Amino acid sequence: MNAHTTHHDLFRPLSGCVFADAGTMSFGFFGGCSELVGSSFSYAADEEIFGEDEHADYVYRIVSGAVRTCRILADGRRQIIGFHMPGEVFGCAATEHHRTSAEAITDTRVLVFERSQLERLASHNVEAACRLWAMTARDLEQAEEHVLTLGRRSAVERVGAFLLDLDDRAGVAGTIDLPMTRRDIADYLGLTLETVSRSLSQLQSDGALVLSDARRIALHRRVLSRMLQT
Amino acid sequence: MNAHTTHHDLFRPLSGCVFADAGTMSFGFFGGCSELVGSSFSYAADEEIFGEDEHADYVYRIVSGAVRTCRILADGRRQIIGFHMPGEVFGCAATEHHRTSAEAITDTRVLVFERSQLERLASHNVEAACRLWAMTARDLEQAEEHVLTLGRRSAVERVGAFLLDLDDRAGVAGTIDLPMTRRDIADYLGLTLETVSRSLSQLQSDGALVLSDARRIALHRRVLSRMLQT
DNA sequence: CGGGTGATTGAGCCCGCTCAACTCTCGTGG
DNA sequence: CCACGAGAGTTGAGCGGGCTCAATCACCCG
Repeated sequence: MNAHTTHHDLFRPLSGCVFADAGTMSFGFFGGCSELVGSSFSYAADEEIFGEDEHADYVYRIVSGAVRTCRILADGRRQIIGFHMPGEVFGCAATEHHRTSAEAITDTRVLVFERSQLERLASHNVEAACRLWAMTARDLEQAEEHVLTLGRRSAVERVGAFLLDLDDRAGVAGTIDLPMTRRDIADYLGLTLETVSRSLSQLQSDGALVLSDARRIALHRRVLSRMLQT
Repeated sequence: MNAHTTHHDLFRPLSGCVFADAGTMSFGFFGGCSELVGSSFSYAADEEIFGEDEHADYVYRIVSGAVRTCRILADGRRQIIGFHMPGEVFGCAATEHHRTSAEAITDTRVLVFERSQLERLASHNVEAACRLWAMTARDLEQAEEHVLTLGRRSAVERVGAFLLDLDDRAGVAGTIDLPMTRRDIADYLGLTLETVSRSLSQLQSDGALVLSDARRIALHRRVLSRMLQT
């Protein structure tokens, strides 16, 4: 099923102001409450949110869950471009069409905003335009860090840097609940799932972390930072 | 010598409107003539334009030559984040400080704009703000393509994709004059200079290009595109 | 001429990939 | 209740693409 074509059908009953159970998350696009208001929407684990080359009509802000954006080569090789966590925005390209696909990693709830409305807001409101720019610039910063990691770091260093980044972005510092599989991590870091698994074991035996469960990691940030000589 | 500190000294005699010999290049920041006007400035080959973590006071547009932006790890490993060709803008981070250094590859002439002026312009002029956003978005697009290349392509594919990209961006289609060394290309593609050299030889024997000189390449775009199954 | 830098090519090695075996968990159904 | 299968993860053994080290060549500038 194509998530794009269903938007038009499924949006109607949800459109307008949504004031129900979003927990501590605010509804506005930029995190405040006074500007654009989005429609709540849910995706099951592994469901496609939008596809590569699809027309970019909507922009998304994650309420709960996690999302991956991917590019696929003709022969099936997959590169995950980014992971997106609660509070973060994705799908905000400046181009007419998306250059990645996006899929929910776990069951995920998002706020959906119409791109046209966002553009209208930006063309009136200078502050909104600047915040849009800042968001894209932040994505660029992350992409450049990603390039450094893929170009010049070893497998263990990649996994370590990935965990530090994830820890910076979510929940309690030092405790990570991975929403994604080893294969997802591998496709993000340009490795195989076996190498990711071996690197995690290596980091554990080096005392940089403890794997209580396969998806639950206690990070020793000091040790890890020193290992990466960041 | 630190290029940053010399700006303040060397800028004075060049400040104000510059109407001399810029060839076909216009002076305005965005390519038009009616907005911001920059100061012309030159750098010798391998001269640093700005350093990592330096305060981002200026934004640059290349008139002639070529520029690389780099990140260096503590142990000396270098990753080139991007190459910039005539007409392109670099140094336009949204952060207070640069996250890369920038160096002239060959003798390079640039137009220098004050960031503060650019920001002032963007805060008045919605179109300028949008074009700034579009520029950053374009950089992001390139960075994400770079991530795909580094994460999931083989050595020969990386070199091929690099050449196609370079050919798209400069001069006569199908003819490339490389301004950078094999080592620069290697540090951009996450390879070694030997592997870049071997990949070029391989591509030549596969009929995807002809190396008339080490720095001069005749591309057979059809053959190359098909090889990369883009 | 010699010295230096950039590029090419060869030989051997190693990190990460491939293939495979095994474990563990979880959900389903007899 | 256990049996079974599917998916996720770990670990081992061997292979190979790209790295390392080294030799050689071309070219430029003194």
